[in-house]
Amino acid sequence: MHANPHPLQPLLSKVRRIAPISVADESALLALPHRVEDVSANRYIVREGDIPRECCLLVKGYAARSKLAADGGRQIVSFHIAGDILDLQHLFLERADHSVQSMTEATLVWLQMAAVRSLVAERPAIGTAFWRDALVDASIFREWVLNVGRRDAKTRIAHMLCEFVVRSEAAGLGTVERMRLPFTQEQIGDATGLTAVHVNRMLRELTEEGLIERSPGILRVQDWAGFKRAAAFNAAYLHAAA
Amino acid sequence: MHANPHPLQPLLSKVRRIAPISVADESALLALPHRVEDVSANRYIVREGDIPRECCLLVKGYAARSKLAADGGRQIVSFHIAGDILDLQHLFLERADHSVQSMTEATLVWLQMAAVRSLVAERPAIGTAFWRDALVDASIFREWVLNVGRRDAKTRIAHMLCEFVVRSEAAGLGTVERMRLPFTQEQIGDATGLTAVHVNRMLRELTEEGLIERSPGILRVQDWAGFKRAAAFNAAYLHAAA
DNA sequence: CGGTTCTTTGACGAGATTCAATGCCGGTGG
DNA sequence: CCACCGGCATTGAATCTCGTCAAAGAACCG
Repeated sequence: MHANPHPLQPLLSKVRRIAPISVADESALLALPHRVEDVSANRYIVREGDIPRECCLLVKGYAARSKLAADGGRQIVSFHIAGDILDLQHLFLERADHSVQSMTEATLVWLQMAAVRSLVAERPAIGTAFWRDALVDASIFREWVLNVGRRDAKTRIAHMLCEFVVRSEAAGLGTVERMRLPFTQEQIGDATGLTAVHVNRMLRELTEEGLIERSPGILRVQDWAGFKRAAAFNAAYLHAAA
Repeated sequence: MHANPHPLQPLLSKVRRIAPISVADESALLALPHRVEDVSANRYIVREGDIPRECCLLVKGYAARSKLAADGGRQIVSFHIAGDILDLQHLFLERADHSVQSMTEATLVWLQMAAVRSLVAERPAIGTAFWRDALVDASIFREWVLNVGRRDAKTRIAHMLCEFVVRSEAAGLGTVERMRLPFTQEQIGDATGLTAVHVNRMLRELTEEGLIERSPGILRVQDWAGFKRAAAFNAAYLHAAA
């Protein structure tokens, strides 16, 4: 019941979900030098080609990573919710290979890269947790390759929504029965490799089949078992940590 | 000019390309307990759902990671060449979320997981190199999401071939002008989310355009600049380390 | 050499895109 | 308070890319 919870609290919760760490590790984590930034929707947080000097965490709101095709097409490669680590990879990779954008108003925490490097060097349990988080990220990317490569449009969209709902519920942002869904149909299309028009048609079908119900900004899954089936969704790839 | 080079030599070369490590680190790496295994083509190395107890490296030949869709469709999510780390991720993730298969006769080196864990704990430079390698892997997955999500068939296939040629050349397996290409058109389709029939048509077009020349098991890029253009290929995502 | 796998090609069909128009909703200013 | 505006959702019609089915030819292997 803090009036001002520590800004790194969402990160701590996430790390705890990934792997247990000691009290000393927790203190060290919370002692990281950081600065908090509020951003509005649709702002660039990292731009492809940048050489970031700080690491970024998302403590409130929603964000997405995306890449641009030569023809101007956009592909969202992952979405992120409160507590997610947005670009720890720049600890070890110099240049950003993709962009990160806020999808809603969001609160970020920027960490000094050097401080994070020391932290993971001196506190192996934290290093392991971060590494593991990066591996789960990679697993999600693999699932997305499968999703856009081999599933038809309806399954693809349902799968992406399933993942969103499961991860959001794990982060305590709502329930499967009622979840905030802050994506436009165009953004869902960018994440699934489809056009907004076709996303609309497939969402209509999923709705008509009684699997989901939609109202602006809200997704209600009416039939979770059926929806997972329609999505060919198996949460194993999330490694129970996202 | 060893008659019997050390079986971990390809891994050492790879680690050196990722990040410089000390002589002591190199010795520690080569001292890892390991066992060598030769496998024939199309064998499972890791199966989705397994709980691997060893880590696997590819020191000779070619391999691919793949996932299955509910309808039986297969999606290759990455291919691997000599020197690649095939599944270091099981250091920190218990259950395999995808399969790994040999694509040709191949030589594997299996490392005891516990020994690798100690190594990365005690030798941070090696840990960093492995972590960085995992991050480059993830970057490649993101590019593949873009590739199958937003590029048309011809560009998609060309891009996949560009990546293959660049990585193979970096590993010293040939040149852009002449490279072993041990994939069937069906496998190229599985990697790009297309059917073998359509892969064939697009390869014919790329050939007719004078960009590439094909003979069984061999790819010759006739016009590297033009081919990269046709592929919308920009090697930045490889982070000069794959 | 005979069988198997891989490649190649054609005809046809399906799923997704494109183009275009309409409606809806929230915000803003007169 | 309401008219206007811009972004988003929705729908239909035409089109196109890619998939499916089928068959024949080429390369590889024992």
